[in-house]
Amino acid sequence: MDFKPIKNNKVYEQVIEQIKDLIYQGKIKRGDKLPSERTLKEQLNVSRASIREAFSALEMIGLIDSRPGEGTFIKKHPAKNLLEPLSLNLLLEENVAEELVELRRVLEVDCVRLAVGRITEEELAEMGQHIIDLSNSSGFEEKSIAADKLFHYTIAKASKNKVLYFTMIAISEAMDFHIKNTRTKLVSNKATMDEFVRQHCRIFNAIKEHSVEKAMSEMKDHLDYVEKLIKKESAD
Amino acid sequence: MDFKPIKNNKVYEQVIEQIKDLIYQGKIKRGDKLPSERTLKEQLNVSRASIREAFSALEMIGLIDSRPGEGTFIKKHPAKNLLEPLSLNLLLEENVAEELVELRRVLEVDCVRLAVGRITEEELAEMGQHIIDLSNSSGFEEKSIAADKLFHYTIAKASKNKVLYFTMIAISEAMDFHIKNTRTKLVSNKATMDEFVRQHCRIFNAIKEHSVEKAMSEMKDHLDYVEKLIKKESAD
DNA sequence: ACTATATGATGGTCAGACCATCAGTAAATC
DNA sequence: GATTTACTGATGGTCTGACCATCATATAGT
Repeated sequence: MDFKPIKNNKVYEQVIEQIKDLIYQGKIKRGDKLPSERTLKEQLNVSRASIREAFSALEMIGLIDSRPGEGTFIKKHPAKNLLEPLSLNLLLEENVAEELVELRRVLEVDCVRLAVGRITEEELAEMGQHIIDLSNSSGFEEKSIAADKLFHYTIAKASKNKVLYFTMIAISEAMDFHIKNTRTKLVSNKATMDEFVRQHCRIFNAIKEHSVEKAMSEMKDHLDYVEKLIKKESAD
Repeated sequence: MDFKPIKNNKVYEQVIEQIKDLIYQGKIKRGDKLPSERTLKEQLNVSRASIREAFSALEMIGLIDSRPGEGTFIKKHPAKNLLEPLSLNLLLEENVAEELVELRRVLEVDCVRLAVGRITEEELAEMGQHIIDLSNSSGFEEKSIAADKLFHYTIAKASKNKVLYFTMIAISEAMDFHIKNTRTKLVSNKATMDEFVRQHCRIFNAIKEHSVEKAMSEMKDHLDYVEKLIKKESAD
């Protein structure tokens, strides 16, 4: 007794399906303009409300972008919203902080492994600047956190693997949210910050020397250090 | 001159913001029922259409679930939709197949690393069953693919890291889509399938013996083998 | 040739209507 | 009294038609 799949009930889901199909078939590319809501409403023989429900869903996941007076377009550059579903769903889970730390470690170590052989001079210079920014940021917690993040994101970018890069950002941001208070405490400690700078320098140098093993081990040490601090702070 | 961020224009986005905030504050848990659309419309002083646009977006990312006659609920179990934004956005990117393979390798190797020390007897039995299913599936491509996937997913589950598990599934599914044709070709080759079964057995035994190094290396060998086949097939 | 204005198309929002589905209750039946 | 049936109300799903703000373009005025 083989049953057939039940048709998707909701109209707006069917609208999304049709748009997805067009993407699958390669008939829609980045930057393309979609038909206006009123045109689509006619072509699909549905109400404009259903079209709009579909569009708002697609906008949520960062696929399209609607601008009044202009129209609706496929986003030119993939958005950060890639992480929205994940991070929102993670908020509802318990005890994910440790899991996020664990996963971030996995991703970052491999980011650096790949980055060593693929990083460009520009990206190396970027990394150097982020280290300088970090060392000049004492007293300004937000700046410290930003510089720290950018240092790590640059490495991820240098891996030349966009999927890895996006995933790493998603996980990092989610982790940041879950340990927000702890993190702020960490960067407000001068001694800790100095140690961060030293560790970043060591990672930077290892990458510059194109030494995969050393870079990975320096990154591991750094993350171990961070993890230890997090656990210590969280325990208070 | 510090400027303040501009308020989010769209009403439905503000509705989403309010719901997100409630989640942040822990006032909404899994399984909870949200107020009815008509109630929310009154409380937020907006139209029902805006509420529905917000809901359809939240439903798209797998956060909520609306059922006619009953109401709208926070999804009890996080949905697979976690991958929707990622996979849809990846469809618009070029040459992501290789990146996905690269990332999957990273994730799987660490899944197995963690799984060795955390897997339960039940999960080991599950893995065994999936190997049996795989060896009995010759001629039924869909069954082969399913058994193969489940084998790997069980390992990811055994890592006891939900975030890693979800991420690994997301990446795997996205990769599957991008190399769909290639994959179907692979599993229709009897000799290849037999080799798959043997490799799965070796991974299974290494995990059973709680040998981290061996399990990781067997998994690496397996993925190397798969990757080589994919490249060979894709080249045709 | 340039500027200012008017027009039309577009997305954003709203109000109100009708339907299908489901849960809980009241009525009918045994 | 217990069980079944029918009804009612609440809910999500869909549609229509209206009005507004914004933007690109064409038009008119200088």
